[in-house]
Amino acid sequence: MGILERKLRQKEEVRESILTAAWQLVQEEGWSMLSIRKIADAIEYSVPVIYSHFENKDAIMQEFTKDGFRKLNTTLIQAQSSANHPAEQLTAMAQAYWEFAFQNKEYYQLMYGLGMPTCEAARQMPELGNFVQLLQTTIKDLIAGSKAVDADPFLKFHTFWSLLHGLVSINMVDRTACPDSLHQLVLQDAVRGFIKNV
Amino acid sequence: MGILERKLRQKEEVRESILTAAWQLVQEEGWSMLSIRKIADAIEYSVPVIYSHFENKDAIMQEFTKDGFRKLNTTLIQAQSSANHPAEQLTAMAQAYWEFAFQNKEYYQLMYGLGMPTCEAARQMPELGNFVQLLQTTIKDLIAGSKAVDADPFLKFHTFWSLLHGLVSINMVDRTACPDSLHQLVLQDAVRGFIKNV
DNA sequence: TTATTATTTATAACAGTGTTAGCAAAGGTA
DNA sequence: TACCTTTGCTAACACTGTTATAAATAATAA
Repeated sequence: MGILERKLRQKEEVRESILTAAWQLVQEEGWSMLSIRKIADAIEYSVPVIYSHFENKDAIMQEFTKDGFRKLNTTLIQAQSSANHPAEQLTAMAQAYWEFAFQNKEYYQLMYGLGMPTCEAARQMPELGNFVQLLQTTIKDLIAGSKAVDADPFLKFHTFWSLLHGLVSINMVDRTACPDSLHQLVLQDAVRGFIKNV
Repeated sequence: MGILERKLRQKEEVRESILTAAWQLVQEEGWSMLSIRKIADAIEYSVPVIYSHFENKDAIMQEFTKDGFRKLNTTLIQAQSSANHPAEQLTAMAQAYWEFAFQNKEYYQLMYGLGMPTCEAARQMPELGNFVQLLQTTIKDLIAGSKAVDADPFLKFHTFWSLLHGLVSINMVDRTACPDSLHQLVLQDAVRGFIKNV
């Protein structure tokens, strides 16, 4: 009796159509505009059908988060195998990570929970400008009193800010059995490395 | 005629009460649970009154974003003035930045648009574990072939990931008249610095 | 003080959202 | 053909941000 198999196959097809419809809607209108009703309309089924495939909306989005990490991992492995020495491997992987993020913005936004609503708003905010200038001038001073006097302050500032923001936001997302004391060490190590490098 | 003055004063009071009520609700239930109706209930006014003070919900949240940056700037200036040499200043500021983020989570979450819904979900995701391991082993190789053989791979990994994630997310939030070529330089410079430091 | 005008405030609606209970229709089995 | 199980839809619930409209209040003029 292939009936059960056919049913499973059909169910899988609907599940797949939910995901492809959702992904299309996300690409057209972004994550914030994705809704269960829109997916239901797209797949020409009623709303509750979706809930027989996914526990809730979050479960659908988690599926894409997994997809995103899978894709990223593949890209990173590829980059890794393109070099032999660890230093080159790491450089290639950093490049790959960067490219992935911007070639798959929808994935990356979801993976790291970037809301993106502040994007337009942040530009015209004097408080942000102050913050930039504040750090930048200090870095200028640092450069002036160092060997590498020709270093670009704006560039170094961005590195520094990224380092800080990265440390913080990673720690917020990934609280994986890692004591606070170690995060303190990470911060100190990173900052010391940055300064030594200037 | 002090009537106009009194009216302005009363209007300001209502405006202030909206913000304090909103802030209390955020601290109790988080940003995702904040709603206009809840604020209206708290201040014992009807919903449209809120819209006579703020254009929309986003405007209320922007007010807190500004507050957040103001607070951060104050903290950073204080940290800066606690030292004389740039290197020490920067170290103190990094520390202050870190402390601010975690002592004012609500602010930082809003300022950087961290959705925080992935927080619990991310922990039990094998894809994330793979990603961690992948980078970590490469860093282990890097350490093994370097002078500082006693360096902590887990620590270095976190530094590296933070650097990458920071670069990406900062660039996503802050697209301030900065050509892509410069971001490439930032990335290269940061990674080179990290490797040299290992 | 009363009538008129301007301001302030609330009710109720619109168009959405995620989620689910209850019922009708179709599919498979005896 | 009669029964039962599975499937799928309608409609509702409890929310959300936002706004048009109407009522109540306060300030001004007669």
